[in-house]
Amino acid sequence: MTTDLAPRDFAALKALIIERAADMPKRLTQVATYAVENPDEVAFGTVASIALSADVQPSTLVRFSQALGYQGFSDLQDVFRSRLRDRVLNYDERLEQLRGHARDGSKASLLLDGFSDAATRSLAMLKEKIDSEQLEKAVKTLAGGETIYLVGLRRSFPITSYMSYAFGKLGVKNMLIDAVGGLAAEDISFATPQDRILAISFTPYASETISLAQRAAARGVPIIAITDSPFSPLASVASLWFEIQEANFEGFRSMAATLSLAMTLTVAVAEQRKQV
Amino acid sequence: MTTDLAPRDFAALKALIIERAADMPKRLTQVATYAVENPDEVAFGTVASIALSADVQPSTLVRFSQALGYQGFSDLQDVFRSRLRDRVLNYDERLEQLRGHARDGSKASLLLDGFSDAATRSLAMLKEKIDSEQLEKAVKTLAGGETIYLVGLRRSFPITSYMSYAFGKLGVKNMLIDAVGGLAAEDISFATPQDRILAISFTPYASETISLAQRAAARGVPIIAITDSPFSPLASVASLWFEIQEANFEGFRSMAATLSLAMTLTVAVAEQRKQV
DNA sequence: CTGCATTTAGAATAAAAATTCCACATTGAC
DNA sequence: GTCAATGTGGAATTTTTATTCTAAATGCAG
Repeated sequence: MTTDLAPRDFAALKALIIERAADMPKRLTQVATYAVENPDEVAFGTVASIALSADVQPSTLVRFSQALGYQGFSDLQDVFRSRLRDRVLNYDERLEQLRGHARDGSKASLLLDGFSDAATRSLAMLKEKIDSEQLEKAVKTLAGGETIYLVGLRRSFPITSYMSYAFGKLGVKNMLIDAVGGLAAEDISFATPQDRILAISFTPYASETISLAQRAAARGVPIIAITDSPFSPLASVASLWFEIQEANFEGFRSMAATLSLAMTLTVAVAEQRKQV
Repeated sequence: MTTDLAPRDFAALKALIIERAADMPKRLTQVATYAVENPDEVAFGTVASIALSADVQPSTLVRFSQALGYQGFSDLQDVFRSRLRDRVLNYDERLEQLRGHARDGSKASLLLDGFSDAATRSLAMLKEKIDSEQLEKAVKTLAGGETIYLVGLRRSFPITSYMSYAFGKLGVKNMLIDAVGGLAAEDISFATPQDRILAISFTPYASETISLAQRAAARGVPIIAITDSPFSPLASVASLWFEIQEANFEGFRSMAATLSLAMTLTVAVAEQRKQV
């Protein structure tokens, strides 16, 4: 009985918790979820502190431990601690593994490494490229308008769609311009100089994004652009633009840097608006 | 007095111990040496267990802690524990130092740093979490079907929309399920067991994603899921699922790791199909 | 040596933590 | 609805752990 249960290594324990969680009583499920999601807390905390943060009674933790076959909570906690011990020991080894790209040669995990590296590199470049004054200006411009029109097609569409979602949650009036139904041109014709446009486009520039931006600029709508080169057609129509270089792997460019910038603009604009 | 002493971060504490060790009484030096050489023991052990293993009296540990300016041993131990807690954070600090970026305190660029860091951390975690065998299996499953249905709403929609775009360019038949026009349920009802579904959802799980996945699963369509917890409702209906933990900053979760995985799956599936 | 200050060991005490217990609540079967 | 079984919260208890205290030991200046 007791032999089957109560694993001594973390991986096995985690698997056991996940397996058993489904048919456990309410509070024990709650503890199961908490434990899997906050293993560090469980490793370091005391029964009382963990109970508080998982919103259960101390005794529930003991019952949970016993339900899994441990003597008590302390016994279970040992396993959570072992995980941290092991990890610290392995830390250097892992770094080396990463560096050597030794991994296991499976095609897909090579791709994963490649894309992750590209993303990390892009993020590193981002910090060097973005000027904080310019960033501040862009935030002020965007926050100072009424509706923010988000223009980005193809590869840039995920970015604008994220911004639209986040703006929506933050209560910032915005309009996502997409290609569905071919109404983009009409939608954006509502934009006035009191509104703002955020346009995103990378080589090869989507012609529709460019023409939308050009027409809006002609009507005096301020445009903030995110693009990848000073020669981008967006740069010439924008009142302010950011140059972002994404690293690529196997011909696929990362979007990590653009996304970080997009999140920054989104949150900063929302906060700016709250202040006013 | 007390302000100068008693550092709260491990690096400073270690430096302090090394500096002071020389002119400490015999037993305290012994503790100093032990502590520097066995930080893990100090982090996890009890006064009694550490005393035993360092071959001193329990009280010596308390005196040692107080000599460094801490209230007692527990106070000092906290710092040793923080080292294990922050190990990922420390890693980033180091990266940042390398980049040598003098930040200028403007609000927006702090946000940019924060989001970039979160993205970098997420990418680091990704490499630890994803099992290459599982990845390989997922690619085979997806590549082995006819149409790939991409299901992801709200925060996950940018990911699926990117995949749809990339699959399109790579000539992989796919169908992006979105909420436009409320036709999602009908669209996905065309899926047969010869098709495949890739479903993405994070807490709080969009109920529509879940119910679409459940109904499709009931009809025998194989589902690959990307989610953030073993308890996710997606995990139980998927034939295979990936757990991804995105770091967050100011309550906004990064998407960098999910995106890398998505790109990997996209490209790997396309290549797999070409081979056949 | 002698005497004083510092350090130490180990027992005594205090504090904190884990565990048990029990009355009450909830659930599910009939 | 009633009953039994199971689950739960919170106080009481036990155990473990940290800290303090004191007498003895050690080191050191004169």
